[in-house]
Amino acid sequence: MAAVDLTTHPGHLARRLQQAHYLLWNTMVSEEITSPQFAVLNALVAEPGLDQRTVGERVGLDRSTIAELISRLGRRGLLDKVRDPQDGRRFLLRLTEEGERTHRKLTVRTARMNQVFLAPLSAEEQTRFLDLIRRVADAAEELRNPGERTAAPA
Amino acid sequence: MAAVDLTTHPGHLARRLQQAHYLLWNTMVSEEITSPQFAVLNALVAEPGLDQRTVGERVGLDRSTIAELISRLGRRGLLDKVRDPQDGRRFLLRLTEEGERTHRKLTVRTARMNQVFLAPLSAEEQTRFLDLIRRVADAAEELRNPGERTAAPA
DNA sequence: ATCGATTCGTCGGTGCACTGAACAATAGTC
DNA sequence: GACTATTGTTCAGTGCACCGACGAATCGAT
Repeated sequence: MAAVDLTTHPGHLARRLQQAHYLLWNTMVSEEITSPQFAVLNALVAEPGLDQRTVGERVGLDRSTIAELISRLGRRGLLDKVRDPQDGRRFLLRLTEEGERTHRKLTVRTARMNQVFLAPLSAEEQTRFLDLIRRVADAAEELRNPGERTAAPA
Repeated sequence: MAAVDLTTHPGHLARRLQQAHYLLWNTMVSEEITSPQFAVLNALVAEPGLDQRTVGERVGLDRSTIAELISRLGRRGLLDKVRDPQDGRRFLLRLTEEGERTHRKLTVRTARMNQVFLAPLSAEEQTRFLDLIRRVADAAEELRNPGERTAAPA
């Protein structure tokens, strides 16, 4: 008695959603490159030469996590890490040729996977779905870091 | 160029959503007990005496993950693990007094947290939101395990 | 120019999550 | 009753994700 119905708990559903996505990614996109790794590659395609901290901010990962992730990508030769001559604290990150090639390849597959993933919803529902997740995630993020911007320095 | 907008990728949003939830849980519910741990406690309140594998099925965790989680809960004295005399392969799991107390306490806090988490959405949107996540997650799960049931043995 | 505060990265520790392999107990078959 | 297959648990390995603490570099004040 007093047990709760977890299917009404957004947190539980969020975890299951992410798991489902993880599995689908593994089969349809890549077994080598994970979704967060792709996010980092993507951030560096958009803005080459970012430092680790900023990349983390762009994709939503903290310093520790991004550090490991970057070192993995570096080990696989997908990006280069150079000390900033202007500011010796940072490392400037830049994709290698292979990093860019990998990003291009995965971009295509990712698009296909997203279609499959969202297939159970109608086109309208898909738009709604993304909008709702975005709003909830953004709002919760706002609770922690009041007045932060993902882009646009204001 | 050729960079993708991650805010249109359900997988990326799912990860951010889960992170946001994780943080909120930590501040509003518990720093000791995590959301997956609560899910396990809840499953055992609903059905005392389950074995590990079945608990994992109920909450959506694989064997390895559930094993570690169970051992953590056991170490903290929240559940007991007894070999099944009928089938020496299984361990039967059952909450301790303290496990039940913890579950009761967290149930209240979890409900409050869910309200805060979903606050940016209207009541209608909240229902819709949960429904959409459920459908996507279930469908993706179905792709991996065709014809499984979360409850009801048919 | 030196002292103090901030900032970037790293390290150690905890926990979730998956895979694949090993192991033990049971169940089914002959 | 022995042999194989299946099932429940564990173990090793990889990766994501957080926190708190630390060292190194920079910036700001005086």
